[in-house]
Amino acid sequence: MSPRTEQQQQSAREESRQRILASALALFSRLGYERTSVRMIAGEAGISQGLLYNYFAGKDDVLKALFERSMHDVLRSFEALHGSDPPAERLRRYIRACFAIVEENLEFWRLAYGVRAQPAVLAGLGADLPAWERTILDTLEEPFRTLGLPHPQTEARILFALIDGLSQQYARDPEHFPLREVADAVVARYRETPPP
Amino acid sequence: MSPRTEQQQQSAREESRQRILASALALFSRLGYERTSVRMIAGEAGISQGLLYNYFAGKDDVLKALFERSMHDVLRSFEALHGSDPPAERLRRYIRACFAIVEENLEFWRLAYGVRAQPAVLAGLGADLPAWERTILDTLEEPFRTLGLPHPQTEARILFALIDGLSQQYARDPEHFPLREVADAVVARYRETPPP
Amino acid sequence: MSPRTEQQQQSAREESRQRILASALALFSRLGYERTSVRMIAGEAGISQGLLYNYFAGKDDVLKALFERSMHDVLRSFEALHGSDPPAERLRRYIRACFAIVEENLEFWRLAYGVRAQPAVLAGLGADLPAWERTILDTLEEPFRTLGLPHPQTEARILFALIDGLSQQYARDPEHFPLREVADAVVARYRETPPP
Amino acid sequence: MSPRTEQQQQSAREESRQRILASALALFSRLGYERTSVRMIAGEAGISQGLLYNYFAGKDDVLKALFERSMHDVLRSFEALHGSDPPAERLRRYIRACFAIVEENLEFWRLAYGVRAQPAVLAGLGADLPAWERTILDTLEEPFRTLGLPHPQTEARILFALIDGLSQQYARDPEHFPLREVADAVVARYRETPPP
DNA sequence: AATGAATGAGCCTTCATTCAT
DNA sequence: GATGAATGAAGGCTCATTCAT
Repeated sequence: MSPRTEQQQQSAREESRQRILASALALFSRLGYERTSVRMIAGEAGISQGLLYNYFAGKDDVLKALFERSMHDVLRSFEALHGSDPPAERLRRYIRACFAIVEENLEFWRLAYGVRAQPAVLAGLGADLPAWERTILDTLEEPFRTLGLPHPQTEARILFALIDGLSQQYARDPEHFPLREVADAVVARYRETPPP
Repeated sequence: MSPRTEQQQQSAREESRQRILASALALFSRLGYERTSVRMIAGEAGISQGLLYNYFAGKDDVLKALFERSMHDVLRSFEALHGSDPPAERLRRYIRACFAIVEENLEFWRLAYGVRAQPAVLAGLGADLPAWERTILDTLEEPFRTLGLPHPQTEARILFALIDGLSQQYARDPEHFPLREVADAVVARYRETPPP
Repeated sequence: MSPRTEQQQQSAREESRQRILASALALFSRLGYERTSVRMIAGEAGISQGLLYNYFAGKDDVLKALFERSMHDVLRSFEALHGSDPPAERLRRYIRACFAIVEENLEFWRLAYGVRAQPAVLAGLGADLPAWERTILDTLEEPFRTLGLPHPQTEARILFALIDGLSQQYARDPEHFPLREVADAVVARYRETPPP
Repeated sequence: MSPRTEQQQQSAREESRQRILASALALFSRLGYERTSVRMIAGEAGISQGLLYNYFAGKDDVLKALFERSMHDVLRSFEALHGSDPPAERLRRYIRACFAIVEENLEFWRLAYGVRAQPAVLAGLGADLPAWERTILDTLEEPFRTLGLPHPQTEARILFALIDGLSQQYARDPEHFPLREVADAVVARYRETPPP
């Protein structure tokens, strides 16, 4: 004789989790992981400090959950782009997708860029992020390889760095960064085969 | 019986400052700014905690000093590259200089990449870093402008992002990143006018 | 359509209480009272945290219930030993009974020895334990008095301390403690009158 | 150019350590280890909470220091009793020494009896206490062996338990426990050879 | 009867910084 | 210049208990 339907229970719980994650993401993104206290997260989510530990094992677990959620989403987005298009076309689609992903998840990427540069924080995250980066690199490499370029791996690295660097510029100052124009410029640059 | 001349005094003081900065840099780079305690810095430098405050106003001041020193060095390196070469040549020299600077000051750049992504830490640093970035961008923009490219600002942004992204990859895993090859590939890409 | 008779109700309730007590005893005994959380007890008993408060007023009430149950049992065991035997015989029976009680309720006595030595915890228990100890002492004193020993109270104290100390040794390491032999040795020591 | 003599420094530091230990012992003894907070210890010692961590690694380290100090003292007291006396005489001296030690270090023994009965706390203490107990047992066993008793080990165990049990009674209520009389009674009991 | 989400106080610990010496 | 003892605030986390359902 549960006091609530199991389903109600589940969905309420999930909703609370999501609210905590949203608050944490906003704060992590604005202040950084280390400067954000559990107190703040709970306050922002409108719950008591202790309750957070009913949903997450600790502060680092909140971070981990944020990463898992987003890494997963990104990988799925990328998989959805696989297809039988000509490789150059695929490449351009990947490029646009990267910028779109960052644009749509600005807060998360601000956080991610911060965490990625802090080995100590990164270490507590498991091997997720490097593995994810590996996957993206491989995905980008494939079209170059298919196109027959001499150093597809280096090409992928360069393209990845370019997108990454631009995304960070955007993330640091979205108001003043002309993301669309820059994205267009990058895509244009990869219009010809072989790319420049 | 004056124990030291004023000059000796000064240089001894400067030496102590530098030792503290070196210790701080090593630790900040390895553990991150937040995870490094003043106690650790003093310990690594072989001095007492209290004495550090004789040389610096606080932990954030140590960070600021590290940035000032490096920003200053980098700007001077860049100025030294100005000249009457053809713009394309100048561009290539800038590119190589950027990679060289990161390679030679790996610890600092690891720290810088971490700090840059943490707004809260960055805020305590004054407006130094954004201003510096602005200068680099302007420097890179000039050759593109001279070359008569339609969007020199965007070109500069793209080149900067590319160098930045690659440098970060290198900083995260210097052992496995083929910095020279990648640098060559980037330079090659900017051999032609207009660049690809 | 009364779902249960009142008696069924009662006995089901009693059964739940006993299951909680059993879980609590196991945990208190193994981890100590302070290191055992209500959450653990409920988990071990297979019920929710909140429900525990339906059966007991709080954590300390669980402890109190455990003590009441055991103190009561022990006193009844002792009363059953009263009789018209010669005092020396009675004494020996008491001694054997003490060891038997500890052996049969090892978990409880481990807990009791821990609690007894912690005044703060003991305080929350009411005056039960000292009173109980008083009763045991009096019971042991009586045969000595009947035998005409000069200091029956001191004799009782000594015998009680001996049993107590040995029982604690046993409780701390039951595997390696030769309880039976030691019990025999103690009984043998009290065979003669006056006891040694 | 140390600001103080090294010796001054050392002795001041040692004095602070001792004051903290004294405060901790008083509180541990009165409230138990678990119920005593670091705040309380610091407050009782008249220092700030943080300073305690300048002298001890943590709460458990304070406990460990208390035990090391006392275990060491007790063992030295015991060694001082070794000698060429007849074994029965030595035995009586040991017995008196045990009671004297407890009487003189009442607070510590109250703490020790509490800790000994709490496996979880005991575990954080290293193997000190069991080893110490072993030594005492061995020391007590030797005279029985020399006297040619059939089961010297059992004899030692019994004597140890007796002293232990009585000491605990004393520790629980020193005002009303006739320690001297009881000690005399125990010694008297071991006057004859073989002991009764 | 039964759940478990929710609370708030408290825990141990770390830290940047100050200050007497 | 140099020390390190000392502070006070904050950190992450646990827990007994309450309450809406």
